Amino acid sequence: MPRPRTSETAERIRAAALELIAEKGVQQASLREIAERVGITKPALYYHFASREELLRGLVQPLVDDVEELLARLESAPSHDAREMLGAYFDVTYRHRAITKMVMQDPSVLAHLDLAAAVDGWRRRLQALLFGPAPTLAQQTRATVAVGGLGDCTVMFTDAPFDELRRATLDAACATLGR
Amino acid sequence: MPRPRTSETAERIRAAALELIAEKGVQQASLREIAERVGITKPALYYHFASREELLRGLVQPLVDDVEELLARLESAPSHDAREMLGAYFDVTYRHRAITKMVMQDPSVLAHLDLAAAVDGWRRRLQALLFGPAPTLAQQTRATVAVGGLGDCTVMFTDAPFDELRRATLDAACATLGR
DNA sequence: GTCTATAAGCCGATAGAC
DNA sequence: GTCTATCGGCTTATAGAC
Repeated sequence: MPRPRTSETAERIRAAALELIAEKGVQQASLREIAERVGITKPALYYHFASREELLRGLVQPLVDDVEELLARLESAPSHDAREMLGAYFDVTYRHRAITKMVMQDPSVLAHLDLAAAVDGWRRRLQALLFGPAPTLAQQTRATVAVGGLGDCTVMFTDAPFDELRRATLDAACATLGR
Repeated sequence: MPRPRTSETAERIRAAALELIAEKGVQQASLREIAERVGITKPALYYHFASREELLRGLVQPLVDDVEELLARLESAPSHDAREMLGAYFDVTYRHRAITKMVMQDPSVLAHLDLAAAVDGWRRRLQALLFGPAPTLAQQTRATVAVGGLGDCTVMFTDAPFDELRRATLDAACATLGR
């Protein structure tokens, strides 16, 4: 058996943190409560994570990496249609929907992790992919409603089957764009 | 001069709290900093507000009251079309956009004020007004994207002229609904 | 109405034993 | 890897003088 890249305890800490954050919000999820849920003491957390910030960053990073990769891919091949692009974006947010939910329920966590500018950039880059580099206000609102609503649906309808939710969400988002 | 219903200092405290919340988020705006901005000490706040929770509740209540009144009015006269209803909802959120922004940037404040159920009810009642009492998933996603996006636009495009923003936002929301 | 002083508690983080 | 014990700092909130 190969040595694990990430320790099992660290994984359990991440899982407990995500659980607690989903229940109470980021700011309300203290290291004390996370440790309690894992069944260890608070100082033991510090053996696995240098700080609370590092723990949070580790949670958010997979989503950040996947969105950045997706946007880079779409920008390098600018021939895609809107439904295809929004579908790929939906898939990424759905795959990381626990983190998506956390970020949407408290966007201020992004500022604390110095990610606010990056995420603001996502919105701008998606707008550019949909409507070009200088969208009108009418186009900006359409993009905002479509992309924001896509995230809302990912987080809100957790009981719906994936395929059905994906189709319904993309239908709504594409209707918003007038496509 | 009649005795004021609300003291001037209490108003200045509310204004300073909203300012600070807009800058740093709800949880990060402490009573110490609010008092500092008003130019008084922290215990002096407690002469005007019994607790931090009462101060926050006072900030949110005008939005809550206006939305409840709007929904009751729409439900008592169910003959309105979608654009008219969404327009009225846009006007309310825009009039209270400072508080709307606060709630959207940290929805967890609603849970702390026991308002989460009420706001969840708003979504359900708006869906019922738009699509009847038992909407399909496709209709639920359309309503979610339209209503959520409307709030996003209220908060995001603060520099746009009201009339232009209102028209663009309602165009986008109505396109989402397929109307 | 506002002040000084302080209580009581939670937070993130660290020291050092085992 | 996990523990006990603790530090410094922040929070909401109160007591009591002026």
